[in-house]
Amino acid sequence: MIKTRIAPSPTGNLHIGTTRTALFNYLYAKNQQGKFVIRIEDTDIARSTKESEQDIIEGLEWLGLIPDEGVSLRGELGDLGPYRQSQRADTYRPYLEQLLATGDAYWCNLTDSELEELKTKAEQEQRQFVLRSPYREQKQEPTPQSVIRFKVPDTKVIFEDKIKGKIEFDTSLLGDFVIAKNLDYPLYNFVVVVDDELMEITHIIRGDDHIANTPKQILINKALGFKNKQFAHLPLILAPDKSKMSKRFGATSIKEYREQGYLPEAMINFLALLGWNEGNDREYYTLGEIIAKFSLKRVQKSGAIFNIQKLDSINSHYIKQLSQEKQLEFGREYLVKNGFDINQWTANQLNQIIKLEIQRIKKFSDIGRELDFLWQQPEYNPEILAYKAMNNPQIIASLEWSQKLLYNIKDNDLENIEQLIKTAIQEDSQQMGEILWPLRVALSGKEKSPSPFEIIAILGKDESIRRLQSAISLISLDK
RNA sequence: GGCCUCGUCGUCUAGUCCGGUCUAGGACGCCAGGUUUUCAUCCUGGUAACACGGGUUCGAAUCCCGUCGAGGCUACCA
Repeated sequence: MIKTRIAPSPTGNLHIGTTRTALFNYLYAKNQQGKFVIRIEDTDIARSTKESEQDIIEGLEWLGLIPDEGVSLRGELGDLGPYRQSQRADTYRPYLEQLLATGDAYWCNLTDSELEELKTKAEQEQRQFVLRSPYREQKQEPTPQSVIRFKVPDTKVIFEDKIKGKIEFDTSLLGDFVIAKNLDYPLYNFVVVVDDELMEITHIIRGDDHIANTPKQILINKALGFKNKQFAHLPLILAPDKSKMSKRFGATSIKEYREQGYLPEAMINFLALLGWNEGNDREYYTLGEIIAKFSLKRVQKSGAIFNIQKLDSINSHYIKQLSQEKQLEFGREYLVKNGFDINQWTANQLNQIIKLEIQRIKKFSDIGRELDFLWQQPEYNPEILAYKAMNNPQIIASLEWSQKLLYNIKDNDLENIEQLIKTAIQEDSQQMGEILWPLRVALSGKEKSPSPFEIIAILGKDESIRRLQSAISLISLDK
């Protein structure tokens, strides 16, 4: 049974990079009919917070990345827990003692200044500094300052990365590293190995930035007599300047994207295609479809720049795919978030407004941005009322024509307003542009706006006529 | 500095393993045109890349060597 895991440390909101790693772990596990585990790596008590943990699991589940085991919104799942490292302190100690007993690890009493001395000496002798502590061969009583170091053997660590291929390290370049501050305070590289074994993780899929940790973990894993693990290192997601994604880039947390009205299906689709593809030109996939097609062999080796325009494009695609009920639900939610008082509109008007916006927004937080004219009588330069070379008398005639037409329609004709107006234009041998442009501008006060039909349907007959009247007065004054 | 990884349009990528079908394909962006009263949507077209230098070969984006470039790691963080 294949088992993968995502092991975030709760020191901030769910990051886009962590999310992508989680996604690929999830995809691989599900594709292989295996299990996906969420483990919280909160050994660094000073920096870990409960809020971050909550944000991380909420974000992951929002995207549909629901764990088979580990920390979830419904509590802990699975019987190999606890799945928070802070609650596993007792678990690690025996393994630490084991390594101490076999001599694969040792208490090191080197002080900071002694360590510095060794480094300086190496520098003076112009050789690469690799720590081989003088305490590595002695068994001794720990002092309060001593730490537990791993005794790195002289060997070559070779592993077959499922994405990058064969990777080789010479451990003579690797210093004896600290695996625990003391028996009760083990550190990352050590706890990861123990947890992965105990939780029966078979495949470790993580970011590129962990490649350098891999030989350390393989060494510990071997010293402990654990089963071999498979590794796969994902390329990093980069900011537009090819650096690591940071706050400088803009939104790096999933929460921010969620709040801006990006859809989970769009995020999943986008993130999956950032570094993976099926081998053809297909662009749109549901989570289930990606699972079915996923393979680590088709994961890219090089880093990918996070391109927000592509995300926007995918998101607008999914917004249009949404059921009408969902569109209305999100539309209402975000209109309120954007500060609009939606109670001033009837349900029907609201639906019209949202329908109108669905075609133009990239994300729901864009909704209503250009719709200020619906809420108030627009102020505008009357010159823009002219379609092409129309003069003022022509404009007034056009507006009056429209006004007269509106007077004569019934309220329940509003739904067919486009048809009604277009037919009237034809029957009366009017020009489309000469009627529609002034009409639209009179209603919206803008050179660019939705169609007059849509605006009339929202504003209603009376308000539309009123705005036409005010446009006529404006032109008359203009003379 | 050392170690590791990577290098196809501006960006995400197909093609690289098994050299010819690649005058390098798709998508996003951008530009132009069409539909439309305008904007948006939609449709059509265009723009633009094999990092560089050697070698192997009849033939190289694809194989080999080197150079250059980019990123990661180099903690008693994870």
